[in-house]
Amino acid sequence: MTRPNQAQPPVPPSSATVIIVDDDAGIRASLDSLFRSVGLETRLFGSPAELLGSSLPDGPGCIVLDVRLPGVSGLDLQGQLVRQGISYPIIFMTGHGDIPMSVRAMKAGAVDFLSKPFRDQDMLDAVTAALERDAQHRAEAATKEDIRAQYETLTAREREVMGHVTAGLMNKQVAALIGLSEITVKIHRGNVMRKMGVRTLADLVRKAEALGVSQTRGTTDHT
Amino acid sequence: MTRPNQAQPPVPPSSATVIIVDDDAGIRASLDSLFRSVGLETRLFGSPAELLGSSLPDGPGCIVLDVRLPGVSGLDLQGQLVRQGISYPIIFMTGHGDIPMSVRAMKAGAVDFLSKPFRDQDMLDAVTAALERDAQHRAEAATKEDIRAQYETLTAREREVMGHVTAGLMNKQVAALIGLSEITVKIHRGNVMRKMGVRTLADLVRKAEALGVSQTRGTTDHT
DNA sequence: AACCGCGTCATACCTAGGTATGATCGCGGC
DNA sequence: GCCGCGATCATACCTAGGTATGACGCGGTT
Repeated sequence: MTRPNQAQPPVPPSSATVIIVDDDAGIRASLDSLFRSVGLETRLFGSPAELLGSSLPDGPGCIVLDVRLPGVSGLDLQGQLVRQGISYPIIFMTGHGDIPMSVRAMKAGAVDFLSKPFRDQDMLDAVTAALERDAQHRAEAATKEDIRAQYETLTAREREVMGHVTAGLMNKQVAALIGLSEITVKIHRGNVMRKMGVRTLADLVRKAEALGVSQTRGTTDHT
Repeated sequence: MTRPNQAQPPVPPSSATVIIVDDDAGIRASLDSLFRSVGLETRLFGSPAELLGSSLPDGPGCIVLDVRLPGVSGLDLQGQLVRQGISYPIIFMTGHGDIPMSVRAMKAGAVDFLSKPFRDQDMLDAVTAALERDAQHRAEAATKEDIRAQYETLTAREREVMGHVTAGLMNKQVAALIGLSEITVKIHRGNVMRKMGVRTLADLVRKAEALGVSQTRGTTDHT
């Protein structure tokens, strides 16, 4: 089970890491210098393979990536990282890009797409936007992970009951539905409330929504 | 009050409208022909001003727009349409575009950005994607509008009670909080349930979430 | 003036929810 | 074989929710 992480203080932007992937050592060096000058950590890689083979930091950060790279294209790397569960926001750079390439990257969720040469300030603005997006994403993921960790402490029966209860069924309906006595459903329900860390049905419903749980039949509207 | 629209049958894609804005009559004609050949309605405009001055259909559709246009730039038009509450997905075309222009358009939410000349199939694919996005958006908006229409039938007191109830407060707590007797709160609560078209608290909580209502204090976690 | 909608509250009655105590059963692990 | 846990259920007791009936006051409309 994961430790609850909702108590973590917001990480100051200065501790974020920018992952730089470019086959040109000169570019790597100048980006490294640029980012360090504003207090950001950096990790340098000459190829996608290096990046994939290394253990990445799990703190806040983003990736600055050349589209045209030895071995894998930057756009392909984007897909591979997603498959590996790495979801840093990506900023693309290119020396010889075209419009379809930039559009494809943006459709795939890139934060920005800069043509070389670019102004330092444009790159810094893009990184700032990327780190903001990452922070947002991390906050949401942390909240959701806490809820999921609680959900995983539930037994199968408790989850079943939780689904029906958050769908709006009464205890007796749940009991009839899964062939139990009402008192047993009440016990499971009480366990669910305790394990999910909520005291009211309203809060339980919200957590269930966040999890995508709850057998939502159309119980609404009785005009 | 708005009519509930959740009972409307799903509109077949053939009845969608493509709004074409281009200053070149030849382009307009060929796009018109292309879209009509696949069963789409079209509306043709030679300039942004024409588009803004005309009454647009309110059915499903999307906009195909040249970036470089007399008067207003296509990118500016995008912003103006949003301000007018028109939110059709936009596909940009350009004869002399560059990467920053395409990136800016995509960041602003464009569905695609095609360089002229483009293949018919690419345009049709883009329009298909745009219409799908529009359909999704319309479905969500319709659902939310129904809920909002119900919410607007509530009196001020009823909304107040609804906020506290969906936050998880007990009737007696709500009563103490706003200086009423518990029985009065129960009556308001009953009215809320009836007017919001729900029979269970779970459903009410979900509708409140959709509305962004509910005074969510942290009632959770009592480890 | 009469009426209506809204808000307020009381009494009464019933249903639903919640918890504690205690008990039985089955399963997997030590 | 014993233990613990989960699941099951009963009894008992209390609180919370929901609705019906009836009543009163207030402000705006007809």
